[in-house]
Amino acid sequence: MAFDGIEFRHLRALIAVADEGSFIGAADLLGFSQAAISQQIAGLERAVGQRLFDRPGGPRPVTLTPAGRLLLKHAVAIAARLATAEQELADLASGTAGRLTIGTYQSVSVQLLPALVREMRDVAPDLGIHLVEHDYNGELVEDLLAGEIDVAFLTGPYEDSRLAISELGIDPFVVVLPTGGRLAQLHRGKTFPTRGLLGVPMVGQHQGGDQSTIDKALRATGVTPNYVFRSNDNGAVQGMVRAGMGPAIMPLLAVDTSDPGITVRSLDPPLEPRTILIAVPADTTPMPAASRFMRIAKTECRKRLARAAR
Amino acid sequence: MAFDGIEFRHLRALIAVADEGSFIGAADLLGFSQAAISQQIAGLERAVGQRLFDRPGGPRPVTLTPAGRLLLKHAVAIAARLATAEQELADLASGTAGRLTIGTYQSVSVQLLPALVREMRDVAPDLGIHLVEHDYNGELVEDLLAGEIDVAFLTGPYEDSRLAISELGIDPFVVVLPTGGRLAQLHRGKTFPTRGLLGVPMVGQHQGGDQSTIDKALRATGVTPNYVFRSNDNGAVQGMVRAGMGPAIMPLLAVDTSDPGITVRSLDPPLEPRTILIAVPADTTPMPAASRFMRIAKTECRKRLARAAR
DNA sequence: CCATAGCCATAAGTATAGGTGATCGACACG
DNA sequence: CGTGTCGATCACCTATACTTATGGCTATGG
Repeated sequence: MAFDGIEFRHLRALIAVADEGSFIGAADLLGFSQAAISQQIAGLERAVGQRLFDRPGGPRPVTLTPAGRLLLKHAVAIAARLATAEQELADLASGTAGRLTIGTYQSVSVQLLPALVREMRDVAPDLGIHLVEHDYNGELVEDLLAGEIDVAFLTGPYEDSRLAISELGIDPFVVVLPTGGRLAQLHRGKTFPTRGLLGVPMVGQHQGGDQSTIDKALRATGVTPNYVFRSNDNGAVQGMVRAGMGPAIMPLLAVDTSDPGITVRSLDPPLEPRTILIAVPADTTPMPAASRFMRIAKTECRKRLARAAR
Repeated sequence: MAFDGIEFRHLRALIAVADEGSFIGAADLLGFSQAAISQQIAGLERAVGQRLFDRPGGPRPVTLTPAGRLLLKHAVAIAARLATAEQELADLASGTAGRLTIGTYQSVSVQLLPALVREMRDVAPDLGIHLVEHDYNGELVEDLLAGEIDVAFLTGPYEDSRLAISELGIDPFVVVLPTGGRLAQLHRGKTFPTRGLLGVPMVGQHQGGDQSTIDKALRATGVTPNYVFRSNDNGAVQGMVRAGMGPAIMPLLAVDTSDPGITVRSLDPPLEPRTILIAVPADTTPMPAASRFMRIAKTECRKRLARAAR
């Protein structure tokens, strides 16, 4: 159909003429000469196959024909749609609106993420932030590649060529002791000898994920861990430590350090630490909001994780 | 904003590339060269200020960025809107869809209009036809100029430079007698002597409009009418005639000639007849459906009203 | 009733935008 | 490590859309 020849310019002219009631008015509204408007409307009428305006001649205003009214309705709707598209694109570009979905895992969720989300909210109040929590990297990566989440935290070391990964910092494993307990008395220094856990009944998580890493590292130093209580809930683990069930090895970020009932010590020799990674899909432009969030995470973690790693 | 530079061409390219997954595919889908598509997308990206596609390079398909997805949604909505506009305009042009509002008055509504509407429905099944009935020309004209009705029947003679008026035919005044009554016996010819009504108790409408025309015409022939019953409802008037209350002068079109209880006679000398007019606003392009209806009315009335006027 | 002013259509000329074709560079694949 | 495919870019050219100038039409004022 001849509708292919229609461009926005024509609809803008239609709207302007309808508003102004004259070609001349529309012309200097749009910054064109009168002839240009005349030609645009003529072209539009040719494309549509019917007259859109009645031109009474003389000083009387031009008026819409029924066809003109019909097309005008659609034209303003289209213009409005374009305007909202413009608005939404601006929001998207600034990362201040829309919806950002962040993939996390437990230890990040507890300590680090709240601060980051808060900071993000300050910068982008109208942005809807959604969280998806998984226990394993694999699930997070899967969702990331499927586009269900826009940016995700991962535990390192981790490599995947399909992702653009940044390291935020390291999250050392520490030993968590009941404050004033026997072990805490025994080793009063800043660090705790890893071999001091030998034969000690401990609290830990269920097998898999972090726990496997921890156990392997312990065994490498000659300690075969002996768990008397297991839970995948960090709060529960920490509660058990506080209650005197035994010490626990935890990633520092997972520890609620404000709890006076527990004491945190670095390990000596240290266990090979986990790193905190943040990732977006490679090969696809990330959402601006995601990029922005990554920037915030990096700067913030330079402060927080450096302290933690010391 | 740079959004002013956006034209449909760009959105069409966006949609085509998104569909095809490649610039080349989009190019020969739209009948352009690859370079053209590349430039159109580049222009669009410049206008919105962000990348819309990720180009992985090599044989891998290009994919939308978040911004691209966002804009694409709007683009397809806009394209759809334009398509429905095209459809609706075609319907409007053929006069086969949309809404046509016809202004009428009683006598036209009774006999003539049903046939015309029926014929119109046959030609344009999807057209919504609405009727507005008024007693006086003035009200019809007012609505017509206000755009509340698209086409109207009027009673002539009538002149108004703001309207485009066509004469459909004449609607002679006839006398309606009870079948087998005294007057019907007395004057058995095809015609009825107007002066035969002298002193006879008659049935009529309330004062105003047609009735005034009738009375004036009667007095011009020396008859001063004497009404014993008045109603503005044609059926009621006809019922009274049938019941023997007396004869009535009615426009032929208002008479239900299928009623065996009444007999219709021409008058001699005839009263100056009413003409049936049909009108649309002048100086504004009428709805195609209205024009079409006018055509139908004219051809149909050449048959029907000719017979009536004989 | 004629002159005038305002408005749109049209024609001719010009400039710019947009399209083509060729070439280059990047990336995946065998 | 070549080879093929795809997008970007460049130079050139055509087509298109804008401008200026003019003419015709309609209502209006003297």
